[in-house]
Amino acid sequence: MGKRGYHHGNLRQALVDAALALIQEKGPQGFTLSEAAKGAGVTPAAVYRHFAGRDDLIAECAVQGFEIFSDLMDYAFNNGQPSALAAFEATGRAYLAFARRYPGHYMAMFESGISHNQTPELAAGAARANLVLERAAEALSQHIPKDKRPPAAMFSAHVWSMSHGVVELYARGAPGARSPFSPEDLLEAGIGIYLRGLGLLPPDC
Amino acid sequence: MGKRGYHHGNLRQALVDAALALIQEKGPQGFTLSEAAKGAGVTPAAVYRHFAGRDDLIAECAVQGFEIFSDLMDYAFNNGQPSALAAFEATGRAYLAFARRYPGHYMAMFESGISHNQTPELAAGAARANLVLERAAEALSQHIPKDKRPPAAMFSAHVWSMSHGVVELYARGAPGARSPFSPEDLLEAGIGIYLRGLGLLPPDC
DNA sequence: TGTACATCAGTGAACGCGCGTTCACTGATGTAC
DNA sequence: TGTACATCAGTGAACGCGCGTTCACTGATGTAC
Repeated sequence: MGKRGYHHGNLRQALVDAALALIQEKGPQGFTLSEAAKGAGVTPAAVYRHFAGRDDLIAECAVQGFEIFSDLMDYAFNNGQPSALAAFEATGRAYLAFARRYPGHYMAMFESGISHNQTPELAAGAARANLVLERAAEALSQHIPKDKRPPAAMFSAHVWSMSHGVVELYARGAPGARSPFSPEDLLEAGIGIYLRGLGLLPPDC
Repeated sequence: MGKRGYHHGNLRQALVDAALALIQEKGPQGFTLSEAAKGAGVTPAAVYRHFAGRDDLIAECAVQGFEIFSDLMDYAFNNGQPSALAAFEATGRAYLAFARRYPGHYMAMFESGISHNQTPELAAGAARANLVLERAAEALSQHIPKDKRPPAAMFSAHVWSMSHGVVELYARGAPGARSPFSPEDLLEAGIGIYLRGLGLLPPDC
């Protein structure tokens, strides 16, 4: 794992980085094991010293994506404390920020067509991300009267869905022109209306 | 366009159908012009009598998808009249029903990586779908006091985003197991909460 | 400090494959007379 | 009704390509003595 003493330095990570750059540039469909190898300055065969194959390389990209993603979400949530509402809204903004700042990771995670059960590590990464979001929802739902409180899992699924939908439909290349609003404004307004519907924001104003 | 008198009958549509079946079965990544040709019982070269190439064939799948989609949405909306609210909710349900019933079309439209500007016909189809959704939102927004009424375009973008997100995250193969709720319930509840936030549903109950 | 040796990351050539696309063709169909 | 001809949808062979993957190898690095 050290950075010296290897022929290359740290080829494993260099390959992941090259793959991410490729995915970001050409989409997950345009990604090629051979081209990733070339991007890392190495022969395609060298990839097999570090990964079982093409899918395994993509999976590692997604794993690292879920790690960053969960950390960002967790940080945003904790940083918004002690107001559960502020924490939750920060989480929503962090989602979009992640998709913008780490498009390669995002595509590897959600658009590469890879199953989240491809690897135990990937399944664990996806599960952790899920947990972080549900925890945020859980904390917020404490402020809803018990009898009209939806399950936290449903609640987080709604916000995740809207966030993902905004990213896919309005924060990507060409179709982005389809809306006169920025994805950020769109998502913030949408989550605001949703939270009002839950009674977590005052109905007026 | 007739069904007789041709060597094949109507190869153009047969190719579209074969492509849709392939996309549905193997995902948009697994789709191949050659395999679509084989599926239609024809040599790959024959495809070029009817399409400019691979992308053009996918584009036609998406065009037909947008047609069905817009018709379904339009029908659902009109059928829910005169209650704008019922009409709108029917539209939401129709979205999910479309994704379920026409997975090949849906993937061609949203997951194939094709630009909606690939063809004038495709751009027109996507624009029409957009219009249908905005019209539904517009009708519903009449019931919101003018000063707190969000633009209909934003409003429809929110619902479209949540719908799309639910489909992508919870109505697909493996990740579908990630939620204990059915996509239908998830979406219906989500839209309900959202509409409550807009003041279109009573805050209690 | 110097030599012999083991390790193993990366090489380079080769593989079989299926892809999208082209081209000259053929042969069934429809039309003119 | 019958013959000659034009049309053009689909054929079949071929192309160049880049893919993922394999394999025996090589040569730089680290270690033992």
